[in-house]
Amino acid sequence: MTEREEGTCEARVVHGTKLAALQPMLADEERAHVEAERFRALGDPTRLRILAALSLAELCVCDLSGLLGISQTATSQHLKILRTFGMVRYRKEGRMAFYRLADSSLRTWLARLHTEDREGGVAHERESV
Amino acid sequence: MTEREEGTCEARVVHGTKLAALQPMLADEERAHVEAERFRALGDPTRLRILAALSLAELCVCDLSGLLGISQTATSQHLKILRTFGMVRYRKEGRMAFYRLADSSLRTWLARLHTEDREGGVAHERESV
DNA sequence: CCCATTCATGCGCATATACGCATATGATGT
DNA sequence: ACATCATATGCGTATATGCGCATGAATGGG
Repeated sequence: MTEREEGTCEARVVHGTKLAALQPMLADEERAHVEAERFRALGDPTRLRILAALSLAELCVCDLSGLLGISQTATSQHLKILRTFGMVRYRKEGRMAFYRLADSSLRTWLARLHTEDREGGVAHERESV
Repeated sequence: MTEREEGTCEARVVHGTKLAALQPMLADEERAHVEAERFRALGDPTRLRILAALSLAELCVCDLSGLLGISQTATSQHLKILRTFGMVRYRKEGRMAFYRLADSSLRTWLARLHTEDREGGVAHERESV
């Protein structure tokens, strides 16, 4: 929101033309917002563990709760968030709700996360000036 | 943390054996925590836009600030977070700091994000029971 | 040396998030 | 109908996060 201050840094001129062709996410704040929300949905250890569990089997809330050692309330609330972003689906059977990953692409993607083990992924190296 | 309540839901028995072979992230809370932190780093629209800009060119803080219309302070703080998770690197030239994406895998991965346009990604379908 | 420029950082505040408690909803059994 | 179980949700609170303000640190020009 802040207006560009009147500094003299003109480095941008170097890449002026390139920057003229801005990518969608750079120009479209709304797009960036939506995208960021989805990363945020994955930005919680408990939710990642829920997804990890669901990548193995379809499970009811009660199972997830017991498996991960978190309260039913917390489990339910996390599942709501994962539902909101279309990451899980569920099926009601009697009074139970069986959750599963929403689609196979999410499943394989999570599988990579599991086995990747800190190498060859999407940005692992630590700072190095 | 909450102890498993003494309900009677025994659905877990169904998948008992499968669940015995838990994936790392499910069992290893620490691992899940680390992984979640990195998603969180991407879970902010401004940081995504910074990465989008850096996927086009190496830029100094001043440029980023002006380009995205955010304060120098905010820019610097976001860059610190991205540095912490090894997503960007920088090079000092005089009083300026030129930032770039840390590695090519992050770059191509971001490129996919840009063009994917809500289809074929990692979990797009909205809730459907 | 003095001062402007560029970037980084400590602090404070407004807002967001995670989770527990209590409770609502809906299904199942007696 | 009533009690019980599985799940969902409103609310309060502790903590985390984003960002502005003020300032520090480093560089370079006069």
